[in-house]
Amino acid sequence: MSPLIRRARPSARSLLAPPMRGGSRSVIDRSAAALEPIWNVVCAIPRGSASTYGAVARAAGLPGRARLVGFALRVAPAELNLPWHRVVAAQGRIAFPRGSQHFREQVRRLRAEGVRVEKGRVAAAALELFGPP
DNA sequence: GCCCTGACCGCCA
DNA sequence: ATGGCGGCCAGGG
Repeated sequence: MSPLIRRARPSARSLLAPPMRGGSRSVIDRSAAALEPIWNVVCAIPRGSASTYGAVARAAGLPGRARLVGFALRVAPAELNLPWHRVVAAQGRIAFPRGSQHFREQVRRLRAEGVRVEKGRVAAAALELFGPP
């Protein structure tokens, strides 16, 4: 088991990695190999900037798999304290529905770090794309 | 195994 | 700007 996963709080581990009996394993155990590089890239997005699902996927060595990045963020143990708010959709668009709780929280956090958010988008200048495709 | 649903993306009408 | 579509591919029913 990797350090990242080992750090997860017991409650989260029981949720995502219930005791396996007879072969069935949790999401995390099964796909940690693909998820961890993603989590690491997300951790590397500097404060005051943001990146996109697609760019994170590329930087994690998984080009074309932006959806997997969304999945990785969704199942990430809260204990990892990932800066998930720094990940936005293409063109700097906030991926959550306008007005949703998640949407507001993401905007709040980004602004708290000095990122300008207008009309549900972060300025292109604030995007850290890890090098063009 | 099949089908639907995604914290997605780029292309095209 | 906006909506549809195919491509992507995990989970979950």
